[in-house]
Formats: sequence, structure tokens, C-alpha cells
Amino acid sequence: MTQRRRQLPTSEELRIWRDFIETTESLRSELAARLQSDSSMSPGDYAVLLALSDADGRGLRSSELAATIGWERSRLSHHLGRMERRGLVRRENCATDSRGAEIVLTAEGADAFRKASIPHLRAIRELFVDALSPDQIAAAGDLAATLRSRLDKAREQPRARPPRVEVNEDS
Amino acid sequence: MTQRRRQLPTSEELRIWRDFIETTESLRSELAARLQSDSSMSPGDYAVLLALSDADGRGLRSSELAATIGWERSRLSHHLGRMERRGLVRRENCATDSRGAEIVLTAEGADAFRKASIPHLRAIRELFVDALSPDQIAAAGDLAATLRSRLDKAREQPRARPPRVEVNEDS
DNA sequence: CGGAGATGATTGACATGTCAATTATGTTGC
DNA sequence: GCAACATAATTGACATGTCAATCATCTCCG
Repeated sequence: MTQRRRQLPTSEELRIWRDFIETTESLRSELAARLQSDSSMSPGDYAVLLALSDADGRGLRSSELAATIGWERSRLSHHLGRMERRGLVRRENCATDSRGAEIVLTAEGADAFRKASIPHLRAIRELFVDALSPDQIAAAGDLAATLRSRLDKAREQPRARPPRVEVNEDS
Repeated sequence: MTQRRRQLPTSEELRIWRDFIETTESLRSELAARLQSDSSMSPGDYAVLLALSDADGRGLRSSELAATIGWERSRLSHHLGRMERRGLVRRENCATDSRGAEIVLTAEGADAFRKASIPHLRAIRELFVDALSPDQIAAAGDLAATLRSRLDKAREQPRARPPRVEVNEDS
């Protein structure tokens, strides 16, 4: 009988997958908890403040900012609303396109980022850099690149038929 | 002058860190989107259904379930509320401890899990297992184990002084 | 027994994320 | 000019996550 190519992971592969994805999730959540308790900000806040700090003075259009940190615009919009309420950023009207918004760091936002940055980088060092050997760091970079390239490929070629899960309005 | 041990990542280490964490995040979110579009469920739903399916018939105490999938109980409680509304699980009173809840799979929940499982495993194969060489898979397992062990160590020894970020009620 | 504290689970308040719809303004071609 | 379409950004509705507080029951020990 014709043997189809195996389509499902072996149990060993699955075990590694679960370890991998759960561990990276724990890592993220530990970093987030530390950022919150050390600096009263979320990883999202940090990402926004970092991008704006790098833009140095000039501020960024909302879409540029979204592209820089890889967020959907609606997510960014909601997040900026919260950050603005806390006084970390300001939205100004864009001179060259009146639809646009120019996002700028407030003095308070710049200060909060400066204070958050060192402890955050130290935590990354403790939980990632120092935990791994140089070879392991290299392996992490290699994995990231490989997985990223597969993800990009998968997104270029959207998958065929969304296997129909029957919404069944009443049929 | 005394030279302290370097405490911050180098820029190369930081680049790898960002690639790594952003890629794992993309991977998670792509899997979540596929699970949603293929099977109308979230990764959380899947985790709960998987644990209950493995428990096979008997159902699980809410805390056992929480421990199995590594969630806080409050998170699980909220999630079970949503799943119960959708008819995927049922909460029954526990015979031996009237404080407790016994979580059981409904027929609908078991069915939904069966239908979701194959496409989900296929996606894991496509985006993770097939993307990587055997060596890379092994490296992923190794990384996960190493990082996990560091995380566990860090949580055993809670960090000293939460570096005080001045809440300043009015002082 | 019976009350103090531990344990199981839920709840409420709120931050964060996604999706689809909306608003406002720009751009293009007739 | 202006209708049709594209683009920038926001909004609303709702799912998900965290934290602290609460409620009910159990356990233990005087």
C-alpha cells in the first residue's frame, strides 16, 4: 500500500517543541514581570519608548513606529492611548499629512526609558546571555534565522482552503 | 581602577536576543492564528482540551488542571468560564471536597479537540519540525533545557531589593 | 467542639491583543 | 472639479491575562 510522507511530529519532536515554546514563554513572562516590578512598565511600553529614543528627538509617524516594532496599527493606537494617559508620549498633528500623527517622547517618557533600560538589559543578560554558552548563543541565533525564514515563506504563500469548521448558522 | 564584571549584553548578543524572542513570538502568533482559523479555538482552549483528553473520562480538579498546563488558577477560572459558555467543558461539584470543582470534557469539547488536533500538529510540523535540521531540533531541546534551568534557579532565589521606582503618592 | 489559619476556587478591576468598522484626508484620472 | 479609490489612524467590541480581594470549606489543635 502507498505510504504517505509522515505529516505529524513524532512524540520526541513534540516533546522538544513543547519544551521550547513553553520555555520561551516563561522567559518572556519573567522578563515582563521584572520590567513591571523594577520600572512599572510593560514590554510594550519598553518597545515603544526604545523605538522613540532611537528616533532621537524627531518623533515618528504612527505607522513608522508600528513598522519599527512590528505591531498592527490598531494595537499601537490603543497602546499609545494608554501611554499618553500616563504622560509617556504625546501625539502631535503631522505637518505634511493632516491624516497622520507624529508620536513624540515626553521628558517623562525619556526619563522612564533611561531608568528602565539598565535593569532590563541586566535581566536579559542574567536569564539569556549568561545562561548560555557561546555555542548556545550562536545556536539560538541560527534557530531564530531559520525559523524566521520559514515563517516568512509561509506567510508569502497563504495556505489553501481554511479546512472549513462549519459555522452552521442553522443548516 | 577596579573593573567590574561586564553586566550588559554586547550589541551582538542583544541582536541575537531580539531575533530569538521576536521569532518565537511570531511563531506562537502564527500557530494561534491558524488554530483560530482552522478550528475556531485559541491556544488556551487547546491546552485545556488536551489536558482533559489525556485525563481521559475522569475529569480533573481545577487545580490539577492548572498545574498540568502551568497556569495560575485565576487565569484558568476565567478561561473555563468562557469555555463553559461555549459548551466545551462542564464544571461539576467535587464529591470528596465541596470547595472543589471537577472539570469534565463535554462531548462537544472532545469532538472539537479531535478535529483541531491534526491540523494543529501539522502546523507544528510545518513551522518547526520540518523547518529545522535534526541537529537544530536537538539544539532547540538543549536551549530549552538550559534556559528552563536558569529560570527555575532565578525563581528559587527571588531577587533582592525591587530597585524602587518611586510611586510618590505625594511626598 | 470550635476558632485560627490553610486551601480551592471565583470574582472584579483593569491592562493588553485582535478583528472589523469607521473617520478623515490624500491621490488619481476623467 | 470631483467621484472613486487608497491610505492614516482611531474606535468599539470582545478575548485574553494579571493581580489582589473574596468566599466557602477544610484541617488542625487547644
